[in-house]
Amino acid sequence: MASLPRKRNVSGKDQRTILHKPPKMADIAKAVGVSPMTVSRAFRRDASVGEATRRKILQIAEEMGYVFDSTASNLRSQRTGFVAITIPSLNNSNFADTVRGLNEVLQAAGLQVLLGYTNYDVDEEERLIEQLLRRRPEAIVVTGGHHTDRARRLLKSAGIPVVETWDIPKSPVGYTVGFSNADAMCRMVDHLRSAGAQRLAFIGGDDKGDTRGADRRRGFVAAAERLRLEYQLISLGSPPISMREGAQAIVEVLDARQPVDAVVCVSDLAAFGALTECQRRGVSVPDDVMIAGFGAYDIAEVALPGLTTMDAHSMTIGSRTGELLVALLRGGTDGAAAKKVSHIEPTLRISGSTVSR
Amino acid sequence: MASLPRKRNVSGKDQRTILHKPPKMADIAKAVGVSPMTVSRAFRRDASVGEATRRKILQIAEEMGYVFDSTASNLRSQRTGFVAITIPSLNNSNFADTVRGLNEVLQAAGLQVLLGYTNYDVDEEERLIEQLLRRRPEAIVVTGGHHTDRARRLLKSAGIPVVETWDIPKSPVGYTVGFSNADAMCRMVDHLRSAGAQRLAFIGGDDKGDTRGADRRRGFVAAAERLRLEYQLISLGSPPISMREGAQAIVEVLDARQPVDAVVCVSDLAAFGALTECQRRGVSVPDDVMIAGFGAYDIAEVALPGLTTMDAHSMTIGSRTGELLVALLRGGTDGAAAKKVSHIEPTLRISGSTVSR
DNA sequence: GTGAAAGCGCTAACAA
DNA sequence: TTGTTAGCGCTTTCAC
Repeated sequence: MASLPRKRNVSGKDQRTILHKPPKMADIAKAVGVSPMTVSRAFRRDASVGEATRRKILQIAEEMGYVFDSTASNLRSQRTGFVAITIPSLNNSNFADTVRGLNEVLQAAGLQVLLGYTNYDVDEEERLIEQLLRRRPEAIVVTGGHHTDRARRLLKSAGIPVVETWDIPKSPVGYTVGFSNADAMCRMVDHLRSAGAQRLAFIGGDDKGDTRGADRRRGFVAAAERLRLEYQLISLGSPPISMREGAQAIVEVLDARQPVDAVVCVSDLAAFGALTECQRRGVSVPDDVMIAGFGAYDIAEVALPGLTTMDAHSMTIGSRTGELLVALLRGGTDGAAAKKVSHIEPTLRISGSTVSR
Repeated sequence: MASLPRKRNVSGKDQRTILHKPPKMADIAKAVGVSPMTVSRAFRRDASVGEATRRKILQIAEEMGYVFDSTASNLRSQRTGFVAITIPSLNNSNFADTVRGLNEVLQAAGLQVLLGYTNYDVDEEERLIEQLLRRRPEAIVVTGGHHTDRARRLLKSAGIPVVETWDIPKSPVGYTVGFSNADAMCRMVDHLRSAGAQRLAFIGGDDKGDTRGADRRRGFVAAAERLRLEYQLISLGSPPISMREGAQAIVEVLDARQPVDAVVCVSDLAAFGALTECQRRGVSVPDDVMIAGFGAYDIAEVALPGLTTMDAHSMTIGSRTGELLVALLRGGTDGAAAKKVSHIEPTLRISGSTVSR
């Protein structure tokens, strides 16, 4: 933990005011004329406290400016109400959507999300996981299935539910909510093939650490080879790859000797950058070159032409994870019945960037 | 707090394993042969512990799978290392950038961000603030300067630094890091005027709760009247207004009887939607109509033509807030010297959507 | 429906 | 450099 001793804030007007320490349950109890235990029960709606007593307690507490102290509650009850989640980056609306979906469900159940960013780095993830576990979350959600050995050990021995998302790892630590990025990319290549593409290119980031990006590339290569299509791979920039980088990358493709019929991008952002670059150069999409993205970002729908993309249902991944955790942490029987692997099948969304109207 | 008692995870293989309770400091102390106090000091790098002792302690702790328990530390030391922040929505890369900037600085200082979403609703904000204060954060950051009376009371009496961001409230609760949305919009209108626009339209969301949106509209109206320009106001959808809604909104403008020279949007997302809609209809931007956005989203730079926008320096707002808080919570002298109001002047970025090349 | 006693796992304060 | 004692503010447990 960090930082200086707190200073109580003293407003200019009443500097002579005695600085009361903030009231605690015992103070409320004294004021109301009950025991601290009764105050405690009144604050947890469940307990058996007389309706009149409860109302009086809550009212006096409000008047005295009492704010319940969870740090004490957390320690004594060995329950924090925290759910930790690590994501590669907030700067990516897919992950932000997952957090949104998760938060919506958990907040409704009275749980607080503890967020950490790994910046696509497994060592950073390890540090973060340890940091977060010190807060004694009741469950932990991580993105992807690739971790350091120590991180796996930490997760396994934490004694709390662990959920890996956005991937289906070969040997999961605990629960899984996700899909196969490689398979999804295969389906995308199949679509391009049936739209008439013979020569493909894949645009992605430098994907050490970005296992989802790497999996998509693997799926692309596998499908291209299965269908005996020509292909090339372009890597540019560190993830999350930006619109600008997508634009730069397609320049390489367009300037190359061998022509290309279709470009698959690791995300819609890169795809949109590629699309606008084509428009700048007077290259027609999809007639001269098709462009496909990944992630069903808003831009895919609004761009002109619309971008063909793979909707990974980012928000659903989050809300499904949330429901799983609520069942595990709250549910009695349904908790035990929870499936270990929850598969969220991505949806291919075909649009004007790969099919001319 | 919520949920069921924890179950230790029992792997299928060794169900007969005795379920040890996780080790605590006292256990490590016993194993090493020192007092718990020495273990405690070893874990906080500062304290004066013999180098050899410290190493031995940390090594044995690691072997025993010990994970430091901050819940106990938090209670005893009355220090949590939390900084709470409420933002209207994660689904908005401007606020996400602010959180990113804040988190970067705070994480480096060993502080953990506690995030909450108000969904552009002051009552939700009040609930959230109370919820967050129960966690005993060492500081709290809120977006905007508009709060319920009770929320203001809660913030003021929390006894911790309060920072309002993304706005310069008339009567701030504590510190402020932001800018005037109205003034920024005035500057935008000045630009459009000097680019030759006479008849303007403003596209925004239904801004109950979105005070920044409302301030931008106010600034727009004030400037238009000052310059004696014709104008109309279009409201559509709830914030954050989407690309699609921007597209719908401009349809109203284009179909209206009175022609319009320039459209100002409350955000770049709406502006981009408007831009693509114009392109769909063969309306030339900027020759037939100029379009301006707000927020300097990536899309403003990559769109074709580029979008003229106002860069509010979202990430800087976050990092500046972080630096302020680190100074207040950690710094001795520099903490006291902190300015109450930190003004971050937005930058106008002129591009092809308002000026033809 | 309410209360008394004990203690969660650390660390402040003081002592050696 | 290390140890001892007490207690942070709640809630568990048991008693009535």
